[in-house]
Amino acid sequence: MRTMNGLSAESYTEDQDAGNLCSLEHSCGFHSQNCICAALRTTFGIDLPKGAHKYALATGQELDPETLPNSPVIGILTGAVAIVAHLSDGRRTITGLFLPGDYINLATLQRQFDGTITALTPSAVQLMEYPVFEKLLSRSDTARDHFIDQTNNFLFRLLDHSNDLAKKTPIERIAAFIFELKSRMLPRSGHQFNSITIPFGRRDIADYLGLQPETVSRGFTTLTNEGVISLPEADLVTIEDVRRLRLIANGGRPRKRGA
Amino acid sequence: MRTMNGLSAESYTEDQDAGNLCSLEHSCGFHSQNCICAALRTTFGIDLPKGAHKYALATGQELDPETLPNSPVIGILTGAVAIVAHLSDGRRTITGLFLPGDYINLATLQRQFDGTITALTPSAVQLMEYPVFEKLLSRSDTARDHFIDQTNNFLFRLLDHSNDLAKKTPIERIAAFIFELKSRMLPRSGHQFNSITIPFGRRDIADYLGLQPETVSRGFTTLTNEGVISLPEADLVTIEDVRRLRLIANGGRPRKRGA
DNA sequence: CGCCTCGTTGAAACGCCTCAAGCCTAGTGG
DNA sequence: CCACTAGGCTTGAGGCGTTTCAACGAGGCG
Repeated sequence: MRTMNGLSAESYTEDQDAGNLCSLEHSCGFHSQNCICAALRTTFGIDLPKGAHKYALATGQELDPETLPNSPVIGILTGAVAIVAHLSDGRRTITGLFLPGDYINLATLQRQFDGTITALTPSAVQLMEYPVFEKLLSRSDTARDHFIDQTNNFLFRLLDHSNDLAKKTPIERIAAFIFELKSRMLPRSGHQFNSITIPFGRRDIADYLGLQPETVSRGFTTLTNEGVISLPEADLVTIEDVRRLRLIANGGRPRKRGA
Repeated sequence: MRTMNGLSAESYTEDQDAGNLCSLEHSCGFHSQNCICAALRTTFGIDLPKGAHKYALATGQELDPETLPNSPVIGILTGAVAIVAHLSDGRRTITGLFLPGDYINLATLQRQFDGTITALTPSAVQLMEYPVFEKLLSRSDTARDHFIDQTNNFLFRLLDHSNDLAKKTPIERIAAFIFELKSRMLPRSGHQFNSITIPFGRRDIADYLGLQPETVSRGFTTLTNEGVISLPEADLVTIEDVRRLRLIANGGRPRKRGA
């Protein structure tokens, strides 16, 4: 079995992601139609070149960027992958949250980036070493456009997230987080249209929203007590009042009533 | 005089930015060698096509993205441009800070983005309507690579910024902000190597760091009292102890001494 | 059954925000 | 030239809220 960095390339099989995937004919796991995977196959044929492999990641498993070969581009196929940063005294932050269809482009980074790539849930990723990826971009216009668009959309999501972190109260952040998940996660079959499954725990939510786990918990109970959401399970959110939740997410719960 | 959105295209002249620019032969204002401007000229010749114009922005002047034509890509030439978001009760956030060499890509945004593009200082921008930009990317490999790299580097800077906003204390954020400016701003002639000019005021710093202006002011005075920096002017920071400032920026000043 | 992790709830404290006032510079008009 | 105003920066004092510390219950697993 081929291994790299303790990852087993063969451990990932297509049918593992049948549960939470879109129904595209190519089961690469990406949302959009013009995904890199499709271009990969049309460009290189069915047999992917060396330097392009799928890997399965267990929850908590890390990809140390320094040990990855040839500055790869990582495409998220299934699950949830985060860039986790640690401060000296133990503070933990999820600086980036990557869901299926997102890319982590480690190529041509002008500076070392601090943080580790960590799977928050069992995940599958597509690694493409930089030479392969560059060849792909130059050969396929659709792949290039798709990649630029996807990167740009992720960038603007980060801007929104900065807005959340900078000036929103904990409850507002949680409300915004619910909407973010709602828009980014594929709806799971068997779920109601206004139900969202949170794929990770309170601690990860807290580290993503810049809060403490206790504060996240309190926020959820507050929203529940007010009838805006309901929590059948700790990781299952049902939006009961979309309008009010939207208002809260957009700043409807300031810190003080103010003058 | 051609005008658009109240902007005057002719009001910008090359010599206006002679003071704070790199010494590249093409005075487009960008940092890197393989900039879009150079590719613009080699691709389209000296006469830029319609849909590619320079504009000068006064401090506080806004570019409403909805009124901009053809989903342009905006290249920052000089100054400092921000994406500013407002919450319903007046809270203001600078979600993105764009300095010379950065791009704001409004093309193919899948969602409306909330916020206005605002000049924090007198600035100059290069607008490229999307058709022009796409033609440029498909014709010039260097322009394409440069744009992807620049976007990706900006994305990772945003990740670092999220780390700042999420879990750092005010003083740590200010320290990190000083380093960010130091690395992103071109050194001004006549300044010492460890002096940084902050191109905007306390309020903008606060809205960028998710703080209140008073807290920013207090942070600067604390760092000054401890001898880590000195502040000859309110907008001129001199780093006196790089090592200690670096420690602080990386989490050396937790909220509590902890167990 | 014991152990560990996770989520929730409670109580207290520290810290940032809020409100307020004073100082300084810059711009304006007399 | 100076009085006057306006806006930005700084400093002070107090309150509210998130953090911190702590305990409890539920679920998973050896």
